[in-house]
Amino acid sequence: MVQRGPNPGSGENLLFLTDEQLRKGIEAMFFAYRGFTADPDRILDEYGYGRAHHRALHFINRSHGTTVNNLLTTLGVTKQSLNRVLRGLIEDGLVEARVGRTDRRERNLFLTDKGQELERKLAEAQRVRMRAAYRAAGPQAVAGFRQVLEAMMDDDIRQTYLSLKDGR
Amino acid sequence: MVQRGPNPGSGENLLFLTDEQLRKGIEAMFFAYRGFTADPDRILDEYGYGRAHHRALHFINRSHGTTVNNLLTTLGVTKQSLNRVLRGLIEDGLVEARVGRTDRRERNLFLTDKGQELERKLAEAQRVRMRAAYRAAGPQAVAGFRQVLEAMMDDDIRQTYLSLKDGR
DNA sequence: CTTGGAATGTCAACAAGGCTGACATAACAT
DNA sequence: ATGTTATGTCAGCCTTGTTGACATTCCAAG
Repeated sequence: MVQRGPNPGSGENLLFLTDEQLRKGIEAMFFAYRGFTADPDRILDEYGYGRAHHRALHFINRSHGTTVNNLLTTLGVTKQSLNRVLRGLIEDGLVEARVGRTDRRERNLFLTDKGQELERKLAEAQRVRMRAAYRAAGPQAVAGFRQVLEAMMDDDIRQTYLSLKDGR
Repeated sequence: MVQRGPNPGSGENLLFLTDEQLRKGIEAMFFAYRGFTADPDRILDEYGYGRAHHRALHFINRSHGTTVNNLLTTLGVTKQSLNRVLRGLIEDGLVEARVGRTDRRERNLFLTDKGQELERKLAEAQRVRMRAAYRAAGPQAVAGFRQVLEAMMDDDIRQTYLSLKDGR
């Protein structure tokens, strides 16, 4: 019952975890995810790409030189599905696939300048919204936001997420 | 340096809102949403349904007797897309579409017993995960979670969300 | 050196679930 | 009587996921 937080509504009533409260959280996730993807989606549309391209660009940018297999497991799709997306990005000169140095079977993936340009554009659009949401909610809310999201992930995915967490 | 919260990292440093921090939030959303949908997806698979069916069942259950048009705007899809899903659910006897009493052009949508059964199963699977995440993160985190999600929605969607917020 | 297996790429086929456009019907509203 | 609204439906297209099959390349173990 003891509640020190500055946050009205954050108190002991949430400990009940009624189905009603859980349902609100579920709907919030659904609607927020729509907002989360809306801005990049508009940009992607202009370029004739989809969300799958965005995800690929994001994680290649995130981990320069990552392999196809790494990307596969991070994204949670099949190689065929990823390959189609990747092929498009390579053909359009946004992504470069270099033969691995140590293991020449592998392909190390990099963004070209053109690829970085689009990635930055997409990321910035998404960050604008996140930034606004973070500012509106405040730092304590942001900490809670991330705690809950983290707890919501599958265990193995959480490992992937954490290993990327403070990466280069 | 002052840190009162139970949470190292939840303090004033988050006010900086670096691109790095925003990126972590973005990735958390991506991975968490996968977890969020994973359990219902497995159940839906057994029934030969997809996420679209889940969403329809959820919001029909949410607002008994809602019209097709209402559902359309809530879900943010076209009537053709919704109709395909709805047709399947009606054929399989999970949803009933009754001609409107006041306006006979409208169809009021209801879950049958069978529909309610599946909806409960899906909702419970999703709630189990939410409940676990909420418990792990704590009530204050949950409040923050919802604040950020709410701030992340499109303005018009937020209206829809809020109008649904405290039930009919 | 040969062979097994791993990493990757590619082809084909399919399905879900979005979309647009066009058209039909019924019912309300003026 | 006419126009508008709500709904349904058909057709066609796209993205993005799936499985299965098969080829290539190349490392590594024997």
